[in-house]
Amino acid sequence: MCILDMPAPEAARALVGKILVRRLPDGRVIRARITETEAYFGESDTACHACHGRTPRTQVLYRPAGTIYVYLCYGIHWMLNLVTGPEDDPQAVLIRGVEGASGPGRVTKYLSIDKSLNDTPLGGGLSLEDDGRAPAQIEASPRVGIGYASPEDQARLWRFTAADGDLR
DNA sequence: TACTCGATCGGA
DNA sequence: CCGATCGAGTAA
Repeated sequence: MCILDMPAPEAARALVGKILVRRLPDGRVIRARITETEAYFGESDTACHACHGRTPRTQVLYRPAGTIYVYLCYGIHWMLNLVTGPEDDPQAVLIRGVEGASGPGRVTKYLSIDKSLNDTPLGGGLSLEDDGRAPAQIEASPRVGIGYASPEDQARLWRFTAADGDLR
């Protein structure tokens, strides 16, 4: 799981092109290549949920790399994140898109992910796979939907995007 | 206990 | 452009 041992911005870039493997309780398996991610980088990042420290909700972010963080947004959409970096250092990568589903809310709908995976480790119902292929081009841009963050944090290029099927 | 707002999406 | 929909966080 060394890919998640990196600082979130590096892990977010490295995760684009990797494959999420979802194993449903009924035995079905869904595979989806990641096309878009965002990094949330510790308590000093005013866009990160952990910017106000440990709370019952954010404690998951303080767990070891490879822990799954799922939360409900706008009362409707589940957001899937993978915790990165050292334990007790709250960093995570938001999965914003996979091939076949563009947008964080659509990703979790596509993969049947809800809060039941929150605070569990990768390797069970959800795991990562690397088939050795990588996107030919990855674009970095500002993160979306974080108008509450400081101007400096809003400007960071911590969103990483690849086009569907752009592989070498 | 009241109130506010959100790492979004789909429809008007 | 607006409404959906609900839990975390904050204030009281």
